[in-house]
Amino acid sequence: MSFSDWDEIRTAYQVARMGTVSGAAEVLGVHHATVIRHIDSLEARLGAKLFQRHARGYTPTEAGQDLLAVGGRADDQFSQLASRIKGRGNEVTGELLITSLTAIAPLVVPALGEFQEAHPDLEIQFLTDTRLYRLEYGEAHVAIRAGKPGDNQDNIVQPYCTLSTVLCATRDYLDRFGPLSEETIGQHRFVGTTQDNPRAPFLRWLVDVVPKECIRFRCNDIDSMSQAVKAGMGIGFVSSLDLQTSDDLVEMLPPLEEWSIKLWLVTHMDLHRTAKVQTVLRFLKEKVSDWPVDPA
Amino acid sequence: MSFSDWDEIRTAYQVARMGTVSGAAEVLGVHHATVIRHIDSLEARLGAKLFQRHARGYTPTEAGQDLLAVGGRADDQFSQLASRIKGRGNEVTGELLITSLTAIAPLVVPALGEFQEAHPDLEIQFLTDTRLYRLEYGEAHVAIRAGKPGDNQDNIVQPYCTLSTVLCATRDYLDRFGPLSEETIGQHRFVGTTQDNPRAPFLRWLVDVVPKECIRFRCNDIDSMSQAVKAGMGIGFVSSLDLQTSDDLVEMLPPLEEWSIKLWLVTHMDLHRTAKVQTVLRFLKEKVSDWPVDPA
DNA sequence: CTGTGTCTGCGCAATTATGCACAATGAAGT
DNA sequence: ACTTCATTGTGCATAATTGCGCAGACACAG
Repeated sequence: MSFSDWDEIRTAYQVARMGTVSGAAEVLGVHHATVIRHIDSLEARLGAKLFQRHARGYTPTEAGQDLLAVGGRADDQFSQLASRIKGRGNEVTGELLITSLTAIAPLVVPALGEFQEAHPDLEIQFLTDTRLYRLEYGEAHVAIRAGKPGDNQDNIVQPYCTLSTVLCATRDYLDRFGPLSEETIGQHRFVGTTQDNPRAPFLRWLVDVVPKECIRFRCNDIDSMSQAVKAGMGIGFVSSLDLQTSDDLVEMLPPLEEWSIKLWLVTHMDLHRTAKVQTVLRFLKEKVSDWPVDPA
Repeated sequence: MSFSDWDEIRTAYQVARMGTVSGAAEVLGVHHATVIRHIDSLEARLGAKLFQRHARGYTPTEAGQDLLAVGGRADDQFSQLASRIKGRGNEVTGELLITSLTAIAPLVVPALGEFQEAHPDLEIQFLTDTRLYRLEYGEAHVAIRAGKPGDNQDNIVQPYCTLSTVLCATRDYLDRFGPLSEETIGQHRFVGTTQDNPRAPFLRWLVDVVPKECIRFRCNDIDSMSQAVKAGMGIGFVSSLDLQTSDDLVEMLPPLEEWSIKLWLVTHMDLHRTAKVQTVLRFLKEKVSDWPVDPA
């Protein structure tokens, strides 16, 4: 079906171009005996003579001239391909797929807008979803993840920042149910998670400290929890960002150290070294200082 | 400048196409370890990752997808090239360069016309010239040559036919000078060659038998000799074909065996095996029976 | 005609690439 | 949770490719 030895075609192409075996050998950087063997092998497989041999060199036959044309096109294509790829390795172009928690999306998106300004050739796709985009399948190039990273050896993980969560409720809720304390905890209603064994520390606190019957609304993702709290459905954890942007929320308890969420920058091993990924990583790390979060 | 390892591009192309190293290895007919090494080598040279590795296979990056496209085009081109060349080896197409003595050109040309009818895809160039077209440079594919072939190892020589030459003059000359005999030879005028040591037997006969002073007109090629004889300038050798087509010529002596010229079909070693050359050789040999010449 | 340089062609030795076996990893099905 | 399957990745022996040196042939210059 398809042709087997592309190197032999390349050799034959150079012979057709140079007109001599020795000249082709010099260009190819191999011994002239190698060139002769390639030609012989190629002609044997094609069942036709590509060159007429004489003491002054190799003269292409019709087939050889045909190969000269085809080989020339391929040579150009490959050279341009190599240039593109090599260039692309050191440039910040093409597409960049980045995914993050929805919690810090309001911070990340404007930052990426600024990054896009600095690199106009970049097509940025920002992906926020409950499901995990898999770096190893190329679904994302850079991911901002929470909690302890998976033990996937292919992913390179570095600490990014710490996002503190606070236990809040609406002012309206506070007016109706009063302040929260160890004694009054049984009279309050909470927004929790459907997970029995959550891995996030603040969710574990909910399970461990708050009586089950007090958790009146459960949802499966943190985003919905935040919205539930804002809707006045009870006391729950929202990120410190939500607290700062919403005038309606009040803290119900002083924040605990353990409630904070460590965020990590995760990249696939294969792409981590590229200039594109390195550039956006550096940019994101610089941006942290402008954000209302604690650096890692 | 140009890219070095086309085989590695081919390997990478198949990996990008198949999605897995194992699949590509099967298609390529090599071990999967070889494929991995090719990819590693190629990526190292390009300085960029072509694939993201994971347990389910190799996913092409942007560079990999670029290579997939370029490799696909090259694969098509090479396949088509191989088909063309393989086909051309078994078909009678393209161009055919054939050269012969001018002496038998009147016989060869109509035959080639017939051959052209049988193979419309063939572009035939018929070359007659005093100078020797060199087969080894591709200046001709088939040559009809006279006399003993050169000791060139690259040329394949086979006997073709025997062209007899006759010693003739015009009727007008015969009327003026009378018949030719051993006694009257001194009173005749001959058309000879400028060469002191000709290799053709009949020219040697001229040198050996005819007195120098009787050779009144000399020219350097046989064609001119024939025309000189036809012009009535003297007695000279013309081919039997000339005698048969010209009513004005008469034989001056019964033909000698040694005057006949052996003709040879000469082809270059590299092209001799091809269907095109074989076909035209077979055709030319068949045509001999229709010609007023003696078979070899 | 003889010398000189260049190119092809071939045998042998060294280097390189390849194939094989096995381990490791991850994903999907039971 | 465990098994099973397919895939990637690596050390080692083998095979294939390559490089080297020299011989032969041809063209060109003097």
